[in-house]
Amino acid sequence: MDNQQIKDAGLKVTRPREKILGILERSGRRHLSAEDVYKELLTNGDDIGLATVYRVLTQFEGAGLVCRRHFETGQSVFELNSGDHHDHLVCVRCNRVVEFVDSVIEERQSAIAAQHGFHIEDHSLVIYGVCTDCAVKG
Amino acid sequence: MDNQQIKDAGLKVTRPREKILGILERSGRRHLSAEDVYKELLTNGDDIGLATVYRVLTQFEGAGLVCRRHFETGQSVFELNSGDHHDHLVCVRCNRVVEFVDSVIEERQSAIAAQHGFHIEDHSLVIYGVCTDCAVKG
DNA sequence: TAGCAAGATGCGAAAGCTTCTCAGTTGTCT
DNA sequence: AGACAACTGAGAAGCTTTCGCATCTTGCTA
Repeated sequence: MDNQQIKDAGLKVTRPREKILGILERSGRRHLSAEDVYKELLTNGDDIGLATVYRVLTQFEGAGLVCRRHFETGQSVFELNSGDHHDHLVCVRCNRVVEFVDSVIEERQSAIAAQHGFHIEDHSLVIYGVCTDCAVKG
Repeated sequence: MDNQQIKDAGLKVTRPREKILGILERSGRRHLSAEDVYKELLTNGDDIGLATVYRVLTQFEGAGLVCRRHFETGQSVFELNSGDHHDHLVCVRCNRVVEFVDSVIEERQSAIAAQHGFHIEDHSLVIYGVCTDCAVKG
């Protein structure tokens, strides 16, 4: 199960790695910052350093287990890699994140890159707005 | 001319502000980091502090004179606000930036936001890839 | 199952970008 | 010119993220 994913990544199965992966899997929110993960660990009584959280998340990223996103909040957020690419809608009030995929946009992006002689490696589309809940609250 | 833009922003016309605006206007590159602007000032013999550069750029941003972008490089880059919205293609090798606009993508974005009950405030689409020049260089 | 070497960890220090503080300076308005 | 608010420079400080290193674990081997 969990452990296998860690092994497959060529990493030793250690308590920090198991715990961190568990938090990412069980968290209600799909997008957590390193700080979020760290605080969750502390809450659970796990004595794991922040540096380790960063190290582990970076290794998981390298192994393709998680994706790192840079929204405009100043800190990176991490999410479990579901395998399928998707973009994000972020609420500027409550930071809620909604994922979406749109094939039309994907196609246009490829076309535009090709048009400018670029070989796409990655792309990031983030729409910032106010979600229904926050709009209602005024 | 320049000065008027600064006045219109409700700011006093000072040497740092004139110089910084001038650099943004005259720079060959459209996207400069605060550090880039600062170095340019030093080169020109202007004794302006980095803190001032950040302050001024932030004020210009607030006034709508410049736009701040957060690419995945870890630092913000600033560009003169041309008024019309556009997205970016960034070369991951040489950091070259190409701007583009695509109405199809714009439309799809609005549709997607509406579909999820979001009121769009802003959005950022960045395509990362390798540009022709860098691809040739291997 | 004991022992070992490579790999992980935790802590504090440090780096990199950006903002803040504050005393001194400058622009603007009269 | 004078007064006052706004602005600046320099360094300190804040934040997120990474590094260095002594210590501890994991996973393999005998």
